[in-house]
Amino acid sequence: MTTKHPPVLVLERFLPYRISILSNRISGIIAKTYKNKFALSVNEWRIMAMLGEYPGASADEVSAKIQIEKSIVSRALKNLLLRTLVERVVDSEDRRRHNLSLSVTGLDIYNQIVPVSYNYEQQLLTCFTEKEKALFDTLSEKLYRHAEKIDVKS
Amino acid sequence: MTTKHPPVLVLERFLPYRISILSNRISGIIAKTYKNKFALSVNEWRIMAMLGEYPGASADEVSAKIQIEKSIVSRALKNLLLRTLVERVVDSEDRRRHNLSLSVTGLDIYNQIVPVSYNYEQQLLTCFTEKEKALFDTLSEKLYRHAEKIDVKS
DNA sequence: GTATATTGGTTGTGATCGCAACCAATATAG
DNA sequence: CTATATTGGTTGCGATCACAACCAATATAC
Repeated sequence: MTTKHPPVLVLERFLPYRISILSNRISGIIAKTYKNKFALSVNEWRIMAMLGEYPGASADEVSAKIQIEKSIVSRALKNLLLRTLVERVVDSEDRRRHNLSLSVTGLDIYNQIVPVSYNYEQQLLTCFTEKEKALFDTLSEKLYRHAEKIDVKS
Repeated sequence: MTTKHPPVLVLERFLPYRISILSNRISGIIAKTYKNKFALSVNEWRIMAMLGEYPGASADEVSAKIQIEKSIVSRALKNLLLRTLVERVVDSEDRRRHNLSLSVTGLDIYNQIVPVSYNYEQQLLTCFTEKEKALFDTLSEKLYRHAEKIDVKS
């Protein structure tokens, strides 16, 4: 790694790169907790979190909301059902549809994870003042919404 | 998806989740461009970007800096070498080490991608005022550095 | 010197991903 | 009604990932 060129693109300053690394760092850390203490992958946990928030959701709704490919959701659900963390009933009006919800055990685990997650979030935010927290929240949400609409003109 | 419970954890407000989705959105969009126009995966592009910035880096340095598992770097390099986008020479002082750099073709592609990337970044940032851009830059960098040090006390 | 540890890099392998093909139930067109 | 399209969900399969085992070159211990 010789001395640095007159650089054309500085990776670390490049927004998509920085966000990606940031995301990996942040998710990577809690992912371990989910895995070690509850034997859940991030995807599995997110599905549970979604069902904690929206009981009765369908697999498709889960997939759309938390942005996980439906095949992945399908396979993750297979596990969660096997472990009876999640329950599913065929919808009475539309027999294609399965209504999903946390089981009693699932809810129990959910209730254990939520405070751990919040606690972790707090730890992350200790680098900010109260004002900065609010600012970051606003700005990241703005970008979050903007990125949803954007489409590359390539 | 019935009416919403008194929710215990609101996913979309949860920092790790939001950052993760944001990252997927942002990376997903340019990833397509890299792939369609240059037949490069994000990892391959990042390696090239790293080498554009730090010619002469070793595979290990690349791996450490851009946070990609060394086996993945190794296999990605195999491709890039095959396509002669990257060159590698055995270090004269330490024959274990390979010094990597962009080839002429690699540099050419690099020079094509860089403006596209910057342009995309600009598009992303159009949702911010100048002041907000600066703020977001500062705050995200702060968090970026903080997340590096943090370790879950799980 | 030889024995052991470390470092740079590759490879084997099981798990996960992501796309497309598919099946069954429902909705729409005629 | 039948024919076709759409929707909710699963499955097949090649590509990619992540971890560990490994090899070769160098550094360290003795």
